[in-house]
Amino acid sequence: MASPLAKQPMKERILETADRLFYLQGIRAVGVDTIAAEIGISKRTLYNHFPSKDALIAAYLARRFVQPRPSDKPPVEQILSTFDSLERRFASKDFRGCPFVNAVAELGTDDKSVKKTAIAFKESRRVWFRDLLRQLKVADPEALATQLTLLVDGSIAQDLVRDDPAMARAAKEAATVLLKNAGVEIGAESAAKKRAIAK
Amino acid sequence: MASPLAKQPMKERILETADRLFYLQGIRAVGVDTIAAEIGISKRTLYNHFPSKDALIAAYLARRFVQPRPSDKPPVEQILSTFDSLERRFASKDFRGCPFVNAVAELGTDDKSVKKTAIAFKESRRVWFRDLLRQLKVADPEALATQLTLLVDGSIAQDLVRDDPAMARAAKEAATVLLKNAGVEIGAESAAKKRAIAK
DNA sequence: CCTTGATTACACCGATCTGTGTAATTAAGG
DNA sequence: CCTTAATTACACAGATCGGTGTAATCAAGG
Repeated sequence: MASPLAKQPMKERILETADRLFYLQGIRAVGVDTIAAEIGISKRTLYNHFPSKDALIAAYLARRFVQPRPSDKPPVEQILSTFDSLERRFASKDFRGCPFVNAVAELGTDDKSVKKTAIAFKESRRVWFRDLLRQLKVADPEALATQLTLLVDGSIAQDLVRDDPAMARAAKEAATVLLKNAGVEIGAESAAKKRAIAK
Repeated sequence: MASPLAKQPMKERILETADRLFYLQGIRAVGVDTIAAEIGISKRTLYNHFPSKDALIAAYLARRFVQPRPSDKPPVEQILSTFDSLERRFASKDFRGCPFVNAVAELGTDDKSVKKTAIAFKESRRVWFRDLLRQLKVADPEALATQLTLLVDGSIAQDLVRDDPAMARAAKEAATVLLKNAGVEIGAESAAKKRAIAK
């Protein structure tokens, strides 16, 4: 299999493989036998590291819960570049929507720990937007942050079914309108690009 | 069970039950035995009406594919009232997101007929917005229609995980900003309400 | 009354699912 | 060399899955 993975501790190897299969094929669609076989280990080893599939699912979602790296770029650029990186991810054939939304859709009413994690993730994204908007001194950062998350999740859902990265650009254009409407100054080009042109 | 259902033809009874269970619990989470048991019929009868579970899934999604009723209300009201009805649906405890998005998330790479249906549904919604926007003579109805679908799907995804009908109101506010930005006249109150106030 | 078609109960198939029990094998460290 | 811990192969349990075969039952219509 993948040789660079062989060196990592077993638990991480299991998590990586579970992540890939769960995300690409769905949680219910992937059995523990499949995961073990994909790594080339025995099912017993997998269960020595995770007491149950539910624990593996929880670890999978916890691993997906990463915070955006702090950036020193201007807040408005950070906000808008969100949609650029979204567009890049949409262009990958391995993009299959938001793992948290998918997990809630799949596991539904059953698992409420999954739902709690999903809620925490969505809220963390909203807060990230809100804090940047506060720096921009907009009138209602809470409301605008929520609206931006709608554009993010909307473009993700639309791309999931349509496989169309242009959904990210559409979201970015809408976000630009919302920001301008809130009094945020936005250059037609990025500040860096403007500087380059000015030369 | 439900007595009013008993009178309907068997095929419709099966479809109704499958719809409810598939939507609320997930397609993979519901077996054909469960559906038959819920109706109180034998599994044989179910398979006399649908050759396979896949056929039942296809019929389930086809049944969910309904067009919005034509309305004589002003286009701008039709567009904005979309978010009001969305908010009403969010308030129901039986709301579990968009069945098409959920189906794609669940069945993923496997079933491409499901994906085709989901794409057709999303596109029909976008076209519905676009045609109304054309009547409003906005500059770029295609782009704005796409942006409105992002707000719709974004609020649906957010409500799915957060159970917060306010997501629909946030989407409506964002939609209002986008419409105004496109030069559409929007009263603070609806036309009907304004008339009532004018009295 | 008799025929016809739908529905029933029920057993069964092979596959797959999560999870366990067990004894042998392997590799590392003192 | 010996101990210890991890991993292995493998069988198996009990449940559930989608789907089928069959013969009996039931209701409606001619």
